[in-house]
Amino acid sequence: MDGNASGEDYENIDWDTEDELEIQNIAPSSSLVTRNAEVIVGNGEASSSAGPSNSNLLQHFLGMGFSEQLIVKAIKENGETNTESILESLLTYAALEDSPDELNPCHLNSPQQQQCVDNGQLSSDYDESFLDDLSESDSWSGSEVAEIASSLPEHEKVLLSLANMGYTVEEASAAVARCGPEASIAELTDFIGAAQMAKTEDVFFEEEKPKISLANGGLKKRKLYELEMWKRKKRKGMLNEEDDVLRLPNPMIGFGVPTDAMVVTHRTLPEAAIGPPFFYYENVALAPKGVWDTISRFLYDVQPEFVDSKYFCAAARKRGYVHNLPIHNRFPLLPLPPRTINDALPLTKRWWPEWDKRTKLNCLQTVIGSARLTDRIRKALEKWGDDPPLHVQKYVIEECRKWNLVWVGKNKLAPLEPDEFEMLLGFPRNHTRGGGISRTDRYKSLGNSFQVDTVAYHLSALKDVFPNGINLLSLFSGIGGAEVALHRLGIPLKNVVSVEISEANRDIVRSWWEQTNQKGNLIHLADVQQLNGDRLEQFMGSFGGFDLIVGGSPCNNLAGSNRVSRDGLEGEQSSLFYDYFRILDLVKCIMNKQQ
DNA sequence: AATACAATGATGGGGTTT
DNA sequence: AAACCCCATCATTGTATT
Repeated sequence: MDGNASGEDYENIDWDTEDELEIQNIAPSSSLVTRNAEVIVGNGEASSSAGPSNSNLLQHFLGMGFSEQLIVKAIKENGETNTESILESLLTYAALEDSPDELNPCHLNSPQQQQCVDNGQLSSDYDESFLDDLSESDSWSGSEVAEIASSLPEHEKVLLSLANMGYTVEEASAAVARCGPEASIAELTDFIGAAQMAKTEDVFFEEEKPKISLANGGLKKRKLYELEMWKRKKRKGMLNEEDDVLRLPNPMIGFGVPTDAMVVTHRTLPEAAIGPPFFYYENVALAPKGVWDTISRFLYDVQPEFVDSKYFCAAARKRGYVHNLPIHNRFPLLPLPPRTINDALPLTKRWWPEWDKRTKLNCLQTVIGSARLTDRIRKALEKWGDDPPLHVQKYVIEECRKWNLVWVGKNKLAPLEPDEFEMLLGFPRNHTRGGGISRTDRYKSLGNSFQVDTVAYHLSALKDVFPNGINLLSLFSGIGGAEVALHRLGIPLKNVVSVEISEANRDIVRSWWEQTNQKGNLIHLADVQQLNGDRLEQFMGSFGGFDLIVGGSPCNNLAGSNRVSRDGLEGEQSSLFYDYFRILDLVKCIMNKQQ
């Protein structure tokens, strides 16, 4: 396995854990069904013969825009009592069965944007809020939520509830205005549903606003998030120990890493997930609870592959990858990059004190440690000789880990340089240098990027499949981690449609494209939200479909370092995930049609 | 020299898992 | 309890433009 001599690499590896089983061959999307297996059997008969006794329930889901047929099916499967499971099933049906040919290029987290063949409407991920709303007002009387909710005026509570169900504040406000302030949630959703079905939104709502913009409501996002947290807790308590939430594997090696025997060589993908096209989605592994469940549910119930790039290079990078790629015949890029700090940054060895036991760097982020910090540390160390006392050592090590500092002189620590970022992440030297990009922007772009060796290892399975090269749709391309990975794998890039909002990043990729003498075509677009079915069909018509769709959507609102707006998947930037899904689903449909 | 804007520097918490 | 984290904001400094 690990050919490297330094034994410290194994420190965190728990070889005989059983966790690794969790991410693998578990039958996909079984949780919804198996969890309520007994309910299905028990209630199925009664429901099918007599229909739902609770017509209120039916009405309610109708009001949300789901078709009667689907609702009955969902109630059959889940029983009448478990409204949450019903909604979950409805969402799943909608996500899997919709023909989204004519989905608008806007966010799917708002039911307004859903156009389904059967009039079904997707709601957002906020299934738990629905339960609260059905069980009416006393759900607000919990002592915990009281502090949060009590600070809100009554009408804002209602707006918040609706927002949590995926409606925009505009929709919610319009509904309240029409139905009156005393209207129940059910009435309001009925109104909105009717408005949507009539497709006369514009009469009621000025213009489609894809995001749940709480600015208008005067609510702080912070409160929304706290409320979410509380509800999740509450749900856990109510349904006692739901263990269908994804858990992170340990060790985080996915289906295997080059230095390790492949733990799994085969998996069964859900039917709906199978290509063409192949797809590859990436985001941070340590997202708020429930985020990966949602991502997985949207991406055809494919279980994420969680991998830490510390098994590929000298820096940690814990990421989840949802993809439908083959997982046999993987191979790494050569030469294998250095996998310890020592090997990656040999000049630091001379100054590395024996009491700093680190062999791997932590995750390379978008910002670096300050000069003042390293100055403080130097002064603290200079007071002592070669052997500082334990409490000083502890302080220094703590700051080193927090800021990824390395030793560059006696008592002298420093953050990594941008070119060291490039090297550790597997990019060619000076990939992000020059051409008008600032130093801080380099850090930002690199910190947001793929680790090339890791991604290349996963994509390597495609080399045999596409010996003549591929057509690539690259969303949220950034500095082109996927493109670089494919190029280094020797997979020719025929046509690349690359969507990236940052001009600086587009410049970097274009410059790389020219410097590496690419033979194919590079088409750059700026905004995923502008990429609609017409554009896609145009591209796909000209070169015959995409072979691979890669993308890592923004993690701003998921990342742990964000202390201000860690709002989850519905956050301002991170909700662009739904555009990844939208575009992927569009491409799938178009390709099916063309066959 | 005054101004506008871009780049940099410093600071600050908490959710989650082990 | 400890460790970790593709960060946002604002004050300050640097640079270009008038």
